Amino acid sequence: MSIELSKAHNLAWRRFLTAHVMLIEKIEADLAQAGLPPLGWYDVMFALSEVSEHKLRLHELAQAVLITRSNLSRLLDRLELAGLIQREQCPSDRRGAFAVLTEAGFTMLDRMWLVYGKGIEKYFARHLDPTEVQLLLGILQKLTSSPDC
Amino acid sequence: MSIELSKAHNLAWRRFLTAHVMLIEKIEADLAQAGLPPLGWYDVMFALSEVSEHKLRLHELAQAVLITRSNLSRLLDRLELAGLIQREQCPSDRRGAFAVLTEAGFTMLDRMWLVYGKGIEKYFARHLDPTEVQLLLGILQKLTSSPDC
DNA sequence: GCAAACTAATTGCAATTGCAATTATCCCAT
DNA sequence: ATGGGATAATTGCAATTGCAATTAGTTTGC
Repeated sequence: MSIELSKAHNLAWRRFLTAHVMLIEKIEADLAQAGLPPLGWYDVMFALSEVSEHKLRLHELAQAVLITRSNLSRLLDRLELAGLIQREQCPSDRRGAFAVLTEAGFTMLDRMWLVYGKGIEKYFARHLDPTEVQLLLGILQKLTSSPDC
Repeated sequence: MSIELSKAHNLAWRRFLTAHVMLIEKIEADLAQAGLPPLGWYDVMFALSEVSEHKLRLHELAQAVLITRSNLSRLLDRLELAGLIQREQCPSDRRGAFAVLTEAGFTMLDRMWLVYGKGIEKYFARHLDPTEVQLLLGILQKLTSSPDC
């Protein structure tokens, strides 16, 4: 019994990985196809768009989008070069900086969402009925909030 | 109603991405901690271990592990350098090559599984009861097998 | 039998990532 | 007030990825 259970768990894990690469691949392809930036850019801009003032300290932003500080540093370089965010020096801590979403950033976020949202719908949401979503939400919640070992 | 549903779907998508980075990060950390190679190596060796003769044409292998041919080419370079696989020329098609898992490859696969399997258990399996796994399996099956649009 | 189109794998090169310093500033205990 | 240890962000550099071009060999149609 527990052996069979274990097999099901392993299969689920395998499919989880497979689903991830397949879905990401398709969505990235749609974005590239539309001449839009990759998902990483969306995540940063989205995180900023959600908070008041549309600005975040870099270390908070790094936590929010789950990338390392050094990678965020350079990702922001690219976004800034593209005019989508701006760095702003922090008044209370001279080491610190904010990333601020610009007007152009908002516009890009909207343009990307047109494609991204459609992708989520096509490749993901469409296949899940309400019961399934609720259960999935619960499962993923548990997985992401466990203190682990 | 359909608006609320959509919110749940979007949240589920977001959590799906979050869960993926968090779990992968932890498992990779465990492997690195144990002085073992990254997950990508495991995937290749595992795919080979599953088939008869433990060999696969490179394009089949690329499909199995869902990476591009060029990236597989170089991933195999590293594995071959480490003695974990060997390239073998295909008799029936002189362009083609097989990747073959070596003895050392099998050993490494086992060593990695000790850590990897434990990670799957700790970070994933442990949190899912039998009902949840079954439902998750079904969901992921649908997501990965849809012909899409 | 042979040119055109196709497929297998690799390579070149630029972009991105990962990890270990580095730099600048802040906080705290003495 | 001040020196030691933390924290914020960036930088350097090597490893990995992504994409386009290349090389080599195979198949198809005429």
